Amino acid sequence: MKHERPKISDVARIAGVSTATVSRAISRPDRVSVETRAAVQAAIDSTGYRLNHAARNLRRRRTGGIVALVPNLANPFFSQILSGIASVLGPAGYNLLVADTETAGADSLLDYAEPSRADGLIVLDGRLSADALRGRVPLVEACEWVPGLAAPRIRIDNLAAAELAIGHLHDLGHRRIGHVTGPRGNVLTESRLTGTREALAARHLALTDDAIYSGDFSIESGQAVADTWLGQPATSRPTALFFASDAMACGFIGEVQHRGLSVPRDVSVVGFDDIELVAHISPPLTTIRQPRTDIGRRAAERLLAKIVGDPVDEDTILPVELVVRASTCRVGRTG
Amino acid sequence: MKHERPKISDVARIAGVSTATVSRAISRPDRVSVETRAAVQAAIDSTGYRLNHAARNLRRRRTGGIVALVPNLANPFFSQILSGIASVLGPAGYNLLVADTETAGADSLLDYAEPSRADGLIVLDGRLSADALRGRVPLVEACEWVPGLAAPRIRIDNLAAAELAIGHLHDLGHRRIGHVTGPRGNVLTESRLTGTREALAARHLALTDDAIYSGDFSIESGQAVADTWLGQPATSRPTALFFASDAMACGFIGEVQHRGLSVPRDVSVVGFDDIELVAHISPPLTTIRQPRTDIGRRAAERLLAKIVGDPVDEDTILPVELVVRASTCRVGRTG
DNA sequence: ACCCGATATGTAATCGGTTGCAAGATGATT
DNA sequence: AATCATCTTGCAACCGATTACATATCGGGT
Repeated sequence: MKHERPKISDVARIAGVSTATVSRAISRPDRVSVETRAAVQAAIDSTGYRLNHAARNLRRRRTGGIVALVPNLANPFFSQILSGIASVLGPAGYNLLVADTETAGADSLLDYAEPSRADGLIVLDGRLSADALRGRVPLVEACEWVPGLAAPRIRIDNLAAAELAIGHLHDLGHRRIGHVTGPRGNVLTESRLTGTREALAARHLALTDDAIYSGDFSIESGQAVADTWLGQPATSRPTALFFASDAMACGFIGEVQHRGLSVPRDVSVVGFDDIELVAHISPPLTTIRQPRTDIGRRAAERLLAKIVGDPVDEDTILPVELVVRASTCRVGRTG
Repeated sequence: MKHERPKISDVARIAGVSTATVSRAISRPDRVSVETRAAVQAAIDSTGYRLNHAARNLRRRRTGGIVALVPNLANPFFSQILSGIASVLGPAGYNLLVADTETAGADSLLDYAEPSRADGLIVLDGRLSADALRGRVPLVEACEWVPGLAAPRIRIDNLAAAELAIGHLHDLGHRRIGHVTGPRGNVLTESRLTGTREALAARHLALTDDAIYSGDFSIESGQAVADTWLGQPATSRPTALFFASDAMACGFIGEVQHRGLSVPRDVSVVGFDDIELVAHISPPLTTIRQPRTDIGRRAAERLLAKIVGDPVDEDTILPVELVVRASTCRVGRTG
């Protein structure tokens, strides 16, 4: 019993044909007669042949892999996006490679944007450098985007999201409304902040500096915001807060509850993302739902289309939805 | 200006050396004189040369990729494990390929366990078939494991975890203690159930059928368990529940709170995993902490060691920790 | 002056498929 | 019967690196 991996020439010899024919029988069965095809298949079965992808990729000048650049793999927000991506890539015959832009060095990121490593790139991190990405493999951006980089984008309407959130709070009678931002410099942070400001302005309200709390999307930063907010005079601090992420909203709620206040009685809270868990905490969180799986799926589809050269839309804005639960109520309601 | 990708022979020509020397200058600089090295580097810089991984991989008979087989990518539990894996693989020069065993078909899974696709495999799904995996690429199992498959395993002590949880509840005076399981057939489900049973038996308590609730790790299943539990007579149903996942515990808590009961006053709850959010819900969840990032990291390290042929421990059991928060209290305490 | 080991480099085979080109076979058309 | 399109198949070049082996150079030891 031999332990060498059979190669295509072994199959060819046993089937009594040339390697070219075996190759064709495998990748374009229709170009080969039925008898030959059967003979080749029999030879493949009897030898247990499996083709070598490195060899195929070398010759075909492709890799069969798509890289997703994720800002932080540990963040559950991205796992669902990846899930969407994987659900499209797998059936299409592509591998999904994930790289955490946090742990990977800047130069190794460039390595990923290599035609010999990946056939395409899905960028989920807006902090990357446009110059580094330009002119390399086909790429699409999802969720976040890199300013100045011309590439198809799949994203949500962050301005409309802010409008929904602020509109909801305003409808409930809130007039002192604050906003908790993501990390400085993040494109989502900026657009959500701008959206909030505009939505308030449209209602003749201003977003004053002391009603802007800076966070970084993390639970802990939401907790810290609670501290700041609690330190402000109850008569002038916001009666409602719009958070740029659910995680921060959870951290905030947990902390104010811990300090003996109640949500929404003492403060109304609107989150962002609608991650799975927040429908089940108390109070269930009012939030902006993002179609995460769909974002991933579409990004993958767009990229595949681009790779084969199909014309693709440059910018897709997916709709968001306000999910009203119990973390918001009319201002000043007692009980 | 040419748009052809420069290849190693272009670099060689410009540097005035052979391709063999260029190759050496790149992968084993110490085997080449400093002058030559500098000349090659200059040629690389001037041409913008980047090596072709497919070619290298073909020749070296390796792929530079490690596949992680994840039961469900959308589950945030795994994102942190992946993060740990990525943090080791990246610096070691390996790509992380992730495949969702849910979306990928069974045969495409075998494709991943191919030496021409990946140099190694990290199996996070215990439902896979041992036969399919045996005798293929080097692999390690993490979290879950495939019964009958001989491979290094990185896992936690599920029995000890159950002992901790039950011990804690028993110490608080609970005598009617229930267990909420994961999906049938899952190895974690079985070992946590067994651990619970044994821990109770050690305290002269039995785990009766009506105190075993079957879930599937999901939030919704926890919610459904709440329904079942609420339907049982308050005088005989468990006063404390040990859940096989935090997600289920959250679903349960959310639902019983929604129905007007209070945790822990009406029922004490212990979760499993210590996912990030549960420290910030109310009540903060008492749970079993798993070192997720560490599990991922170790699995990756173990695999890399195995690939280079170092001897590796076959089975590593990482310690778990009981994190006591506010979802548990003395039995019968009012207020 | 000669030999030896260490170091540096080149030659050419090799990894394992894919595919352009050409040739042979087959059947239809005129 | 000659012509031509179509279908199958084989030949052999090619994808772009790596590396075993051979060769050349240099300094030192005797």
